[in-house]
Amino acid sequence: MAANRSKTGYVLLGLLNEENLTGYEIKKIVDTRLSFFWSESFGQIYPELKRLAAGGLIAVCEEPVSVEGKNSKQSIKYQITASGRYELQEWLKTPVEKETVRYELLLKLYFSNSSSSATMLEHVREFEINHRRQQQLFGKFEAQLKQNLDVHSNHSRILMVLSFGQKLWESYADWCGQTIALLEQEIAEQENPPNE
Amino acid sequence: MAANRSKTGYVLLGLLNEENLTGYEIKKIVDTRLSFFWSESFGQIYPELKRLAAGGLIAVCEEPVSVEGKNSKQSIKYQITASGRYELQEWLKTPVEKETVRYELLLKLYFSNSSSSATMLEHVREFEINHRRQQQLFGKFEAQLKQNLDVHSNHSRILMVLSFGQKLWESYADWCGQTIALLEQEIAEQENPPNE
DNA sequence: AATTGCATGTAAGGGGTTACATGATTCT
DNA sequence: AGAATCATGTAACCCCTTACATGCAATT
Repeated sequence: MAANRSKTGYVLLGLLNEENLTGYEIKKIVDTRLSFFWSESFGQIYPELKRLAAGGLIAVCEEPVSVEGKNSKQSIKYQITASGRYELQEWLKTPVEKETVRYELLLKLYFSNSSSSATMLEHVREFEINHRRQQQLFGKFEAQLKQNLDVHSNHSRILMVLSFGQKLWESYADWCGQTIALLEQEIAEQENPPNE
Repeated sequence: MAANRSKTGYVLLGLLNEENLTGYEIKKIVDTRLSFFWSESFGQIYPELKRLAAGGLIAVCEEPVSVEGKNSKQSIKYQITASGRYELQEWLKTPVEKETVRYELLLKLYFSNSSSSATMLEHVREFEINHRRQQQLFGKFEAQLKQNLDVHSNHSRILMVLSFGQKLWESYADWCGQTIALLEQEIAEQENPPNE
């Protein structure tokens, strides 16, 4: 696992460090609470769970799995082991690799010209809608988290991460508003050319 | 190319739409002007150039390549064709796919707890330094661009893209300052526990 | 003459998504 | 009983980076 550059294993360890979970539950958590800065697919999660179990970093929970009357036999809950916790802590110390983001929207904007103002306006509006929706979703989560701060042991860290998202979304909204105005102006001038 | 989901081809078309370039020059441009929102490697650029040429979307420049006395034989300049321009314009119209960003820093923060405040502080500081450097680099580019707005045909669009970067970096700086303060406070309290 | 940088290219291999297959459980 | 959802898993396939190989050009 040390030679591997994939971070999937650490995501699983990180989540299992808080509570015992099945692969399915992990996927759900990633798709909600981590979705704005991370993603994992089933095709990564399930094989990685097996790999971690084979390496002794996690183990299958043998306790009665039928919690709350559902998922009697099929679900496989995993729990983190001592060496798993150790590996996780070691990884936290390693330097963060430079992130490589890719904004297709910016690519299109960069390559476009005044002949496609209307199309770009649509793209930016779509971008604005998507991120506003995401921001509102997390706004609820944040409010809920602030009410019961003792549920998650590391609530202060989660708030830091959420704060990152909020600042990001604010700047998105800011930029969208500004850019939409510019594009609308371009379109207006094209329809009604200023006399020169 | 239509069935392909890679955007490398469009990046090449987009850049060649402004000026004739070699693969090496394309790489340099991506690594500087597009670096904060896109990346491409030689392993993608060169094969894709051949594919585009085979598909008739770009063509090898047959003119005397020896520009400014250097790169006489080896360099292969490409130029975009009419159908290449058409393909590019068609792509600009297609909806932007949802971007998937991955911030390893946030992952580590999310999984950390108060026992690793010092490590996280380091990570955030590193993040701050990297992005401040990038911001300053693009600040120069922006100033330079605003002085001669007629060099690039689509300068207004480039300014929009740069503005996105600036807003992003501002929010990074904002968040870093705030988060560093919180982490320093945590550390101080650990060294000097408040009486309860 | 040798080193450094420019320039093009390829092969290997890992990372990751997508699609599909399968079965259990719950709901209507 | 049938449909929807939960849950696990696999195989194919693409995207992309990395490492290497090669040769030309310019510099010392």
